[in-house]
Amino acid sequence: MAKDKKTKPSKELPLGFLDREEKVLKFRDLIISKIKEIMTVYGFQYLETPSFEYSESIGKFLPDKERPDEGIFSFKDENRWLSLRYDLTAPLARYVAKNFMEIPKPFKRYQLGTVWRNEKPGPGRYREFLQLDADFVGTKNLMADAELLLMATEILKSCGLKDNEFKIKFSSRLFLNEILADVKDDSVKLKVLRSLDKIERLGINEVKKLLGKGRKDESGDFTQGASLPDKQIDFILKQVKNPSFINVSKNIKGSAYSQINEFKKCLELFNLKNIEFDPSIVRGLEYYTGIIFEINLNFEVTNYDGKNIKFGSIGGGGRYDNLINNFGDYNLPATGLSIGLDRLVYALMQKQSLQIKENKPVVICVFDNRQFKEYIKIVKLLREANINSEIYSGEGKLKKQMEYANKLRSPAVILYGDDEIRSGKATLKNLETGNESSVKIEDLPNEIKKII
RNA sequence: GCAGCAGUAGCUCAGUUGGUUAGAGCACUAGUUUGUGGAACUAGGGGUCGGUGGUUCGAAUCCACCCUGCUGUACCA
Repeated sequence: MAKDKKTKPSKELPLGFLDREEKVLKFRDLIISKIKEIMTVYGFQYLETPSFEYSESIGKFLPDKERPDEGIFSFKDENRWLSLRYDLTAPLARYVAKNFMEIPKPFKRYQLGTVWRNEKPGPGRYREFLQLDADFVGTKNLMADAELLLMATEILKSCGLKDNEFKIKFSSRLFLNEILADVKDDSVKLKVLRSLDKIERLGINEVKKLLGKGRKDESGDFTQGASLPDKQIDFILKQVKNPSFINVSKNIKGSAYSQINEFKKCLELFNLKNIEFDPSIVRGLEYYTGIIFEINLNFEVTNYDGKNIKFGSIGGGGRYDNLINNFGDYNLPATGLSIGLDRLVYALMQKQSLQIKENKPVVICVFDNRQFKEYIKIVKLLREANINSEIYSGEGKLKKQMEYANKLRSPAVILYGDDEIRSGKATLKNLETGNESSVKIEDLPNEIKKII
């Protein structure tokens, strides 16, 4: 043990990383098991790809920079840059390109995996988190996009949510392009798209400022706006906030109009409810090409201090018809859905929409190491009866052992000391009520089952 | 990145206009109870007061710089 405190290693976690404990993990496991069932029923193949990929395979981050770590975690291995994946879609594209000849097309696969982002974390957002990804590769049919949403609905319902507790919104990249046809400058166009993406969080008035001269945030910091003329701002916001406008506008009766209508028909065929057209959703700017969507929860979520937090979406996705072509001329249009499982778990735990059993072990107390044979006999008997149980594994006295069991939230302890051994009956103590009873060893399983 | 706020015990925090040896609650350890947890009581351990430098007889307290965190914002495939 080093005495110099400066040599002690830090016990702090890196910014944006988290220890996940049993309560959360059990909840997450339950949700995952439901997801897996649904995926299988829908005919998706299970896939796992590695955490690391060559940097150039999964992003636009070229490793000729000093370090390609803008937003992602990377390091140089021998001569090539490797990066931790930041989503599961980019590795899918790589996988499909690599295995193009072998896989069936359309290719439907789902994947559960941790992804990493090297960015500033926010409330409820971390730099390491678990994602679910389900994709159709090799079809332009919008029935696929609609089926993804049906599946998302089924997942949320299997997690105990009711229809009115979540909402799915969709739009089309084409629609936004048509609205912004008059914005010729690409960098301004990007700025406008980013601003529109913030309507949900900041509200329409603040976004109006972002489209115009700019806006001050809560801390007083100023953000430069897109500097559009008022007339143009009004036009854009009107289009975005009044979806019915799409049905009467002459200006935007183009491909976006027919695409959205076609998609609506698909949704109707699946009889999907609580899904609505919302042109203000934008999603990632880089690779989406058509229909895009977003899943939002409709109930309040609080942080550790009990304050409401703006939870944002728990998932989304859309069509990315060109992504796989980056690897060659594959002509594989695709569409996918991603759900942030940690965030879903966090919200659902507050909602308590699913019940988790505790299942802590019954503790067999150790009076005398020479009697271990007896304790082993008991623990075997209990475990065979499928009762979670353990022999106290420390060195403390009985008081210590009781404190241990109590802290563990064990349902009961078994006392089998000299007195009990003489009579051949163990003392079973219910830790919730404090009641003790004298039980023959062979009856312990049945008596314990009455307690737990 | 930019901006605002904040760093005192494992955790949550108090600490007067700068003044002895820096406090509380919870948690921890031991005991009251050598075979009995939760409650109570008693005692105990635990601090470079984020760091460095400065002002001062004297700094947790004032000043400068740095570091870290929180919140907002920007970026986000």
